[in-house]
Amino acid sequence: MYAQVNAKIELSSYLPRQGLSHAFDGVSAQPVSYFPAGREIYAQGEKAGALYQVEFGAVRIYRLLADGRRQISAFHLAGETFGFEGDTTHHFFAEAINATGVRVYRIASAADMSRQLLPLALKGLTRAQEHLLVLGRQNAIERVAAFLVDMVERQGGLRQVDLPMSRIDIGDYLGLTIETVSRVFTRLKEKGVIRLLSLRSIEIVKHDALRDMSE
Amino acid sequence: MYAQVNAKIELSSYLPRQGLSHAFDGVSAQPVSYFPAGREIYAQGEKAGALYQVEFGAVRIYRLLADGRRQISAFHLAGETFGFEGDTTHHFFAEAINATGVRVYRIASAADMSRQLLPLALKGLTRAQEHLLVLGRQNAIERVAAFLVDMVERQGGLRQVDLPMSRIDIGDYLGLTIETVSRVFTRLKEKGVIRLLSLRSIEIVKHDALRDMSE
DNA sequence: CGTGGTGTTGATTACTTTCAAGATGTGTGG
DNA sequence: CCACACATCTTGAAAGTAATCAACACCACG
Repeated sequence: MYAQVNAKIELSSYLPRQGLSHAFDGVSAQPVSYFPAGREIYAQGEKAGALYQVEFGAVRIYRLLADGRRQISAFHLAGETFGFEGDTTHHFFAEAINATGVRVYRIASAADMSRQLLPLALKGLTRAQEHLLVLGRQNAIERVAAFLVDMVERQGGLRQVDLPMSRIDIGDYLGLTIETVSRVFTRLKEKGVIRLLSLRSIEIVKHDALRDMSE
Repeated sequence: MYAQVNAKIELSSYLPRQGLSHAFDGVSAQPVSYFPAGREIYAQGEKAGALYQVEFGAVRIYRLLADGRRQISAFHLAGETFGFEGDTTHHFFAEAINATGVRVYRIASAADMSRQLLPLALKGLTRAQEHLLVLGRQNAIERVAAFLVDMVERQGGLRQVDLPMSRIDIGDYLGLTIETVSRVFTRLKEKGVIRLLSLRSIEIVKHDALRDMSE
């Protein structure tokens, strides 16, 4: 019930980038599953065999090291599809960041749907490899700038960007600590590049400056 | 001519992991193309439309930042296939590291070959995402250890590992400077974990210790 | 109106980079 | 076959960036 209410709020703020109910050939659309904030969608080692399309909310995909260090490899917002990493078993964890609705498409075999999966896999591959450049060769400011630019683009290029995730999530995505993320936000604020409307809502004041910093 | 001679040396030391001349359905096998050390195979922005299978030698896949910083996203050794990143145009550069032979498979459209491309794309995706964890959350020793463990596995788990690439390449792959890479090698040597038979040839003395360090 | 979770800021520490010099190796030409 | 030369690699010292440790502020929720 609580999730439902929250869901509506999210829905209005995260505009889908693709048609939300785009069906896949040979698979009947499933009803939307709801996940409250923090709920696991699938775990590393679990059997794979479904595609997940975010209806509203946001999802994080991550891996853990033995000592608990976490690397978030991707965020998925409304309209985006995930779950096809790995062959038969999942190599990553997927968790709802906020109250999230996910449409699940059970698929018989990946091979049968390869035509539809390939573009998704290639897109994911390109994204991952671009992120490698960020983690391998960019400093803290550049990483945060790249992250914000990406979020802006995925939300339609609006002046205002909503961050569905916490600073910890951002840090674990960018390979930084939350303190460093926080300090960079402060620096960008002081430079007049961004304004914090609230903790999770940012106004991009100087879009070009941000773009320049991100490379 | 010189390339040919060098090629033989490479061929004997880098055992292929898959059948080398594995053909793809619907594409006739092309003759092997030779690339001398440092030669570009394709460039960012170029039209894509071929698969490349390494016959011997080694290839680096990388991106550049405007100021010249380079991130190598992958190395490809004998037997491995690359070139399917990106949709219609390449998003990365591919270069021969040493004298390298590559079998080129021209493909009509990615969609037609999706059944064969999907496993490759998924494998690449998984690798890239695992590498994200290394770059985002591991320190210099852990990165080098992870790199060595990976190289050992890809060369069949032998005690002796050949590194076809320079320290600069390793640094640009691990997001480190060549000095740091060199220092870590020295530390591993002092700890008795590895021995340097030559600059590009390493003996793994304590395989377990290396594995432990890599996570 | 507390209370726990998040986020910010400051001081210090640790790690990696940068700058610099020297060593080692490889290839070339004598 | 040896010697020179250029590239690659190693090592050292200093500087810089981000992490860690710690305290406090701010929200959101009960």
